[in-house]
Amino acid sequence: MSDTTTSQSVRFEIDTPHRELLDQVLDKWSLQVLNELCERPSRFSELRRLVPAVTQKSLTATLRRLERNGVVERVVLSTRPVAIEYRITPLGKTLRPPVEAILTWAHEYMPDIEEARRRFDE
Amino acid sequence: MSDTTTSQSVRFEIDTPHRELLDQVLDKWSLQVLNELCERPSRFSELRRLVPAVTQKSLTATLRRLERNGVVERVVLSTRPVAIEYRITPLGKTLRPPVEAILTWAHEYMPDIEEARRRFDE
DNA sequence: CGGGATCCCAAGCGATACTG
DNA sequence: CAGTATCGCTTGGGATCCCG
Repeated sequence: MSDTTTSQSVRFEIDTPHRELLDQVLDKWSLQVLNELCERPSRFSELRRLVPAVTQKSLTATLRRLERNGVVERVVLSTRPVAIEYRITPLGKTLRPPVEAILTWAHEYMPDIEEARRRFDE
Repeated sequence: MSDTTTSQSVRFEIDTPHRELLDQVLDKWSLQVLNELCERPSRFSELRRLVPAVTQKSLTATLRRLERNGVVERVVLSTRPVAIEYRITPLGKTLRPPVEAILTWAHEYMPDIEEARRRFDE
């Protein structure tokens, strides 16, 4: 059970650091923000429009967290009145396939999930 | 709500029901519980040992939620003193590949993430 | 425009006690 | 063993105000 063993079994341990990483990157707003930034760089106010349910505070926190984890980049554009743009990083792009896989799953099995819920609730 | 744009891009909308589903299935404890149940059916007390950090209350709530969404099954075994076993369902098994993808990502890029954090924190 | 600072409430979760 | 019930703290997040 030594943590440093290089076990390449198909099964992954979900230790605290990995769980915390996923919590920071797969949380409520991050998925949607990443989804938008994968499409195109956006400014703060644009993101607020693209993700209408998010508040300013939560969006700020989400962007900081994503920036800290290296998946999003905060770029200060030296335009006339400085503008600030958020971009997906190369590291952030590597997150796209697995996120897409999980979104695909959600869309594909949503009917089954909803039926399961109906059966459970009665 | 209804976007009139005909975008058949690879991109998925993350609407409220889909986001809530992912919240219920990818949350803190669910990933670990699913990970264990994919290995083998387990009883309540076994799960508590396998996922030591979870409290009884949270484990109960997690199992109920997973059961409601149809990915976990609660089976009452008619042994001498009745035993209760939790099993992954066929629907739950479909969740394995995307979850594995995200775990693989976490393990693969953890070093990059940690370096990004160090750079950000200074 | 892109936030920071504050207040404040509801939800989440741990701890504890009890039950069939 | 497999929970339910209750309490009380901690935290996340919304709302609001303000600032460079």
